[in-house]
Amino acid sequence: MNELTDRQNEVLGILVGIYTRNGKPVGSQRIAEGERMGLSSATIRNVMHSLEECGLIEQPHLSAGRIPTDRGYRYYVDHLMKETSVPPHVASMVAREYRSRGDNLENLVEKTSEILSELSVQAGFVVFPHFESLAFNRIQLAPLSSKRILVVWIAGNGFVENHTVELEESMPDEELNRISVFLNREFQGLYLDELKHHLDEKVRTAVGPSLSLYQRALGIVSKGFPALAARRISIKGSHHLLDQPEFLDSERSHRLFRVLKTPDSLLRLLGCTVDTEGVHVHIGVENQDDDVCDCSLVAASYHVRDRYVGNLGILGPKRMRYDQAVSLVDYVSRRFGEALEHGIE
Amino acid sequence: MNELTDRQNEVLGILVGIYTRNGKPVGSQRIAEGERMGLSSATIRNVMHSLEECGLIEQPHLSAGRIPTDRGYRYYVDHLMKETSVPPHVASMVAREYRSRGDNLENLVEKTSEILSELSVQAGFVVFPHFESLAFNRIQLAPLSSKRILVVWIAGNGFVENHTVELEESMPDEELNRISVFLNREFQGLYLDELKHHLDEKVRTAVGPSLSLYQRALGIVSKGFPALAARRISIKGSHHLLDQPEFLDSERSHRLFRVLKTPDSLLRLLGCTVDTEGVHVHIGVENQDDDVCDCSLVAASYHVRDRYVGNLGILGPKRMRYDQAVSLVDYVSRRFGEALEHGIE
DNA sequence: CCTATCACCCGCCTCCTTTGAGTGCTAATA
DNA sequence: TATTAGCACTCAAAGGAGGCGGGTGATAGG
Repeated sequence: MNELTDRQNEVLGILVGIYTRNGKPVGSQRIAEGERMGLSSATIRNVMHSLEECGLIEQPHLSAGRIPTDRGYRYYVDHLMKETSVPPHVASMVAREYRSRGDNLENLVEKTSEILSELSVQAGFVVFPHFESLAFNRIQLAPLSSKRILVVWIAGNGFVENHTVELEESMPDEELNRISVFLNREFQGLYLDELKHHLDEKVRTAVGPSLSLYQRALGIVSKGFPALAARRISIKGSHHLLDQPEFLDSERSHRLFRVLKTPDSLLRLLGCTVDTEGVHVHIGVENQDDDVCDCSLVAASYHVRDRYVGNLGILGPKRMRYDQAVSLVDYVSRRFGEALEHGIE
Repeated sequence: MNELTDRQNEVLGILVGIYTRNGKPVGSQRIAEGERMGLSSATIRNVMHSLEECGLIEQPHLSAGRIPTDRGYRYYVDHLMKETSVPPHVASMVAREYRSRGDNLENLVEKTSEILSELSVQAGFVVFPHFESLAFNRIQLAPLSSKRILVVWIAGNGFVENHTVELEESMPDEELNRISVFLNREFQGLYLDELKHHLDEKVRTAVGPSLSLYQRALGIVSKGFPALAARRISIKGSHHLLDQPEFLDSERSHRLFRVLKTPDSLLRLLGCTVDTEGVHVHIGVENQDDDVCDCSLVAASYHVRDRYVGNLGILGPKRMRYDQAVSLVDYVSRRFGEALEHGIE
């Protein structure tokens, strides 16, 4: 089925183009008149008929124009779409936003999902960085009460996270101090998962008095960091989806909204894009979730020093400008990775 | 105009009651039949006529039933509404949520606005606590780089906040240490604004070598804390507003959504409720903003040890169950204040 | 002062018609 | 043989017409 004639390709491309712009089923006349393809509407009709037999376009009802099917969009994205680079105003906006980004990770992530949303005029999302994949710079431990301590973790790029840890038994201040000195001396520059790995190793092989130190350190690290691993997600502009005429139906839009409001289902949605290079497009039913079968997901993973750290992208109606969306997501994922890597100078 | 007869009061009360329940204009028949007021519809019509002349009710169009005007709701809230206490299931849900609240302020606030939203089935919001009004327990300073330090501030109730501060000139570690020891020794238990005040005082009156210490401490405090003063707001469940039949019109609902998405305009909306005791109800045009003139705001401030710390409440259509809303907001504001006060045990 | 009755009003629902965009098919044409 | 022009047909959407129903005001009588 991927052996379409040039003419079929051309018609499909034009049809997708027109339809994504104005959202109404496209008839043979519009295609014939519109662009400079010197063919009559009757001929176009024949071509459209063949495209329909291939399952690439369909009629919402008899005697209406054609719209692309999910497979049609897929074919368009895979074969017909031209790679574009982001327009200058997008690049400059991104640069401007990142220049004044403030000092914390939270803001950077929120700002990025906002950028994605505003520039695509759709829902934009960013999965918070996988902290295990960020470099460890320093840890700071402070007692809050006899059995609670504050763990402040400073990443290599200058971002800071803190958590409180509940201890089984109280720990004297000097012990706490010893642990933090140990961690800071031993593990600076490592990634968090490497750190845990090394620490495990030490506990297993250690003998004598240092074993207890290692064990306590491991206790704090594994209690103080798991919260970091719980994936959070920032999503902005989900109301843009409601603007789309295809979501006028309030029943549908409510179910969609419910999905967008529950981070878990969003993360599930993103499951497949994890860790693979490049921009991924999931069209309609290609998404696992029935409630988003009218939507397309354009997502990419972002990296810091070539390590996978998280995902970001946009979610919009199937009828979207895929070329623009892909280039936007690609661009932002790179810039965001860089911003994370450089951190705070 | 606040001298209505008993009968007028009764009719208005019943009318508001019926209308808030089913949203359709209420005719004289329904009132006459509905409750056990032994009067004919014709008599009710006369009463309604007088109420209309008072500007308390109106007809959406000729030959339709009556609906309350903004002033009608206002009169209802001020004079007719019976104080109710929250139903047991609400109290138990709030208690349950607060029992497992985790360890940080962020979660507590988010959870609270969620509670407000879910129990009212409307938009719920919580303005983050005014940190100046929370007690200072301890500060921790850590160098990030030569000119950047991390300020971790621990409140009396166990909540933790951190910020980075950019310094004009580099500061040696021991100096940093001296400052934190000084702050912790001198100011424990004070509110942040008192702390600033005292420190100002010290700088003004100090002489000799300690002046420089005070000045540096003040520099850090005033740079490390202003970010705390920037009011943030958590709003949940704004989609409930869209469910209301009165917001089917997509133009209106979009403008409303825009307001809800911009924290600044929300804060402006809340401007008037700041710092005053009890639950405040703003009905329709009583809100400053034109885009929310179809909505009512039910808000209260919350307190910690009798100090004003912030606001919370719900935003819904004018047609809402004011009695339930008021009791809910009242109840949650108290419980939330308590939760803040007790903090983490 | 209250009530029964009556004429009247008007939004909404339903049904019907018209309109227009679009199709498939077929015969004519290059 | 591929393309085009023409034609009959289909269906959604838009536009009325008409009836229903819930509502009102006014007036006269208890």
